[in-house]
Amino acid sequence: MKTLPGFRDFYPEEQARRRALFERWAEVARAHGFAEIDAPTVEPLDLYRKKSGDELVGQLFSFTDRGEREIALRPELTPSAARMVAAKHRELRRPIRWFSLGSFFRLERPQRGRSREFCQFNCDLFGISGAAADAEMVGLLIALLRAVGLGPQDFAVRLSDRSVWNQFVAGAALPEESTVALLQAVDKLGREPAERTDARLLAAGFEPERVRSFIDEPCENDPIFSDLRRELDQRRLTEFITFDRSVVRGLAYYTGVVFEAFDRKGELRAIAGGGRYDGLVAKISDGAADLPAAGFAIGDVVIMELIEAKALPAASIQRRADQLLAGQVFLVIADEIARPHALRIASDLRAAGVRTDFALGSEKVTRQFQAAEQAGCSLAVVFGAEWPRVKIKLMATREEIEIEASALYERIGDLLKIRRLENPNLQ
RNA sequence: GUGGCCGUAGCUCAGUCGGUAGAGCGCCAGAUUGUGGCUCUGGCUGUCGCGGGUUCGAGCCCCGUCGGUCACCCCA
Repeated sequence: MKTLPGFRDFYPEEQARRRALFERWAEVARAHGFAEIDAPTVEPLDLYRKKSGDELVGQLFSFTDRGEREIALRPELTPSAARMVAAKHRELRRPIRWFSLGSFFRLERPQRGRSREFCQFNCDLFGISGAAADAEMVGLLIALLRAVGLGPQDFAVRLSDRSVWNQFVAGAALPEESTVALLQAVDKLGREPAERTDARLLAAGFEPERVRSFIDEPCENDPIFSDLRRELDQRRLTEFITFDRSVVRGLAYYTGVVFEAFDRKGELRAIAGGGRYDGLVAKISDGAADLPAAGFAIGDVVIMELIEAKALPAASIQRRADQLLAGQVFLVIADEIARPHALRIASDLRAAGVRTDFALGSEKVTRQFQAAEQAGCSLAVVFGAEWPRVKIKLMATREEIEIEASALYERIGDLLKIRRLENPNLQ
């Protein structure tokens, strides 16, 4: 039996890296005033229909339950979060800043950077609009990426605003669908052959040349961006930002600023994406609540590729992952007579939160030291016929200290503490 | 849904002209009867994805099929 296509198993090493990544992200989000939420993994299909229309249903894992309800595995968090906000918007202190981490599902053909179940770290800010709020979200995204060891040479945030295109079409008397078609064509620029994009543009009533030169023209001084530019500049984020009119994001519900983070080498899919979606809460709640909102999501798949491609041995994420996997103390039972003593001490150490391991069956001493080594333990304690005396071995230096068992806890505590002081990243 | 590439040991892969299957890593044992990383010695592991065809003979050639992967499509 294998996993279903597009689903993944995570063995300890990789899972430790993911866990380290997620913990780091949560710390950064909390530092920005965001609180964690979660929502059901399974939702009514209508939650997604309402937001984006029927055409997305084909990409959802959906089914009908025994009560004839149409159900979908969630493809993203935003609609659920919008519902949560709408339901309690009168009692929630504003601005509402939420983050969450969870699994999402899309029924697509799996390929590089895309699987059918993936994790997303999602951040949303409700109840406030304007450049300050937009900059806060872009700033949080940048902080999250920097926190995993990426710098301005590794990634950039491409940023635009849908108003740019609303103004572009304002002069022409064109039907609503033309704007939608225009945005879709712009979104596909660089992903499809030029002739095809041109054909789309012509069909929608636009001259390809005009659209292209509009995109190519430098736009960081466009008055639309002036407030946002100032906010970002004050946050010292300019080096991470590229203003780029070709960024529109795929879906129709964005109403203002839109942005995506991508790797500088341009080898991977977008790392993260988001924007302002002021109409969504009203739409989800049928007008019961109407709050401005902006948010983004970072998937785990592309970012893990990027981290692993960088392969920085000193990266804080790898250090934390190693720490999550490593043991601390290994009890070597050199003589089975001493096993009951070792077991009692193991229980005490474990109760005190010390990561403690020992051989479950009779094993040669050599084998036990190998296990201690492989588990990454910094201390081994040898229990043998000389009980109640035991030997503590410092694995790093091979130094041995023989002491009375009664002094063991204190001594281990000291040794682990010393190690902590020497290297705060290990304990 | 469409197309390219790939399926050989637990893993990564080699396998020449078609002649009965190999390396490295890992694992196990020993050198070392109470001491780990290195070294050395020995050992285990195969439905060559599956089915059919060609052939005296197929891992290799042909057809089909399944799986993986990358790309297209789509991308919240």
